[in-house]
Amino acid sequence: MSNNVKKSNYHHGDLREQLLKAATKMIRENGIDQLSLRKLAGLVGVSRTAPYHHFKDKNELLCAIAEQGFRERSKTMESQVGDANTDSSAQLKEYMVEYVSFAQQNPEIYELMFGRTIWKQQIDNKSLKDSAYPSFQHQLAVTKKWQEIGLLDQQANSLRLSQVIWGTMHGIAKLLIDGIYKDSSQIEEICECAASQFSQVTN
Amino acid sequence: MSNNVKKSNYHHGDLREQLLKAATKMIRENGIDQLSLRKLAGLVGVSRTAPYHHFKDKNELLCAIAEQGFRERSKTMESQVGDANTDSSAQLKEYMVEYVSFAQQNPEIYELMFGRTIWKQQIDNKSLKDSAYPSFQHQLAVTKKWQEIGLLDQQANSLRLSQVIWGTMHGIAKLLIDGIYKDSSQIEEICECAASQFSQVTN
DNA sequence: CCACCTATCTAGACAGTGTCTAGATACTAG
DNA sequence: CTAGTATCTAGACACTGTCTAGATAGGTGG
Repeated sequence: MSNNVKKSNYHHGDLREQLLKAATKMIRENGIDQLSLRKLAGLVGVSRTAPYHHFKDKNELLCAIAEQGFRERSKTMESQVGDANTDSSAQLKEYMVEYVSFAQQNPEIYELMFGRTIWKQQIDNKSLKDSAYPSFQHQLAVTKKWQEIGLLDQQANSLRLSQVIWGTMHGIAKLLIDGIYKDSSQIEEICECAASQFSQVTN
Repeated sequence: MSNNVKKSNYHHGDLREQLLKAATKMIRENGIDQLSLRKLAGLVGVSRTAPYHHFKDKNELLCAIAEQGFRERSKTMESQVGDANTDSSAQLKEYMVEYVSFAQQNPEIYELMFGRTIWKQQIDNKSLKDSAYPSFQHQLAVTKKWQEIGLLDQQANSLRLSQVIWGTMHGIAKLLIDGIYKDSSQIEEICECAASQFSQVTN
């Protein structure tokens, strides 16, 4: 295998990438459990068993899609520098709104990234874990920063507080995208309420 | 059909009840997506198609199990009168611990009750909705009560605050039972931290 | 008491699914 | 050019949910 081109034109070309792309599209449009490896193969134009030369099984495909999601999300988060013009209390709310909105706009990918499908079985997928780690780490770092400037409770253990805040956002997101909170126009109001509970500065 | 006995001994007896019972057991032990109507039928000792005379399809079976869960949960909640000996701040924590522990001890049933499996598709199942309603209503009532006694933020809109607190508990519960928060011994600490964020009384 | 009706149950079939095996193909390195 | 290996295909197996048609048996009206 040449070292400059990872996968030169070979038989089909870069089947792995095309499978990932098509699968992501299918999941976005029809949901995770509507994804079938056979339909996927048919769509891409290869035999039913071809995907098995690029992914051990269906689960590994799903993990790869989640991984992709984590990497994109990390990039988004890094570029999210707090706007110095808005006061920190509003930043907290915006932070939550952004999180929940991401989930709402990418419900199936979000479920894949943070849902039971992948995490329930104790996975031995270093690549996935590595890609997911920054998301968790970022949440903790932001919490610490906001504790330092007095926006968040300085008495609280940072890890615990980080887990609670993430839990809150995750819970609201899941209740929304799973269809229990029906009216998604409430995101702003709910996050406003949530942020004001955690905020230590009187607004 | 006689009016005193809903379903007298008939062919098999009360197949519907036995199906529900066995299905619940299977779900508890092997998870929702391991439940197969055919295996279930085999276990109960009837043909594969027999269950279809009691449930329109698999989804209706799952709804019935969730419904059962909601009814049991309602009973538990009603009997949960706050212990007058503990201060109200501790009550809030206990409330959250109890909720998350319920989820942790009944992860698959919890997923069924509050997860995407059932709610994602917009259901037209009045019976299920009716059984679920008290849980939602109870959460709101408790929030209002605690606002009145000054434990929770009196400025906040009760419905929104109720949604946020439920979101927090739901989020923590899901992160735990879906395997993202690995160490379930942290429940106490996380809930303690969460409760102290919402509590207005200095502990 | 008997015939009928209808609730209940069964067997068979169909179209899906994930994944294993064996074999064909085509590129690549020696 | 040959051998090896990555890639792809076809076939098969054991599952799945659910539809159809037919059997059975309990309750009910005459």
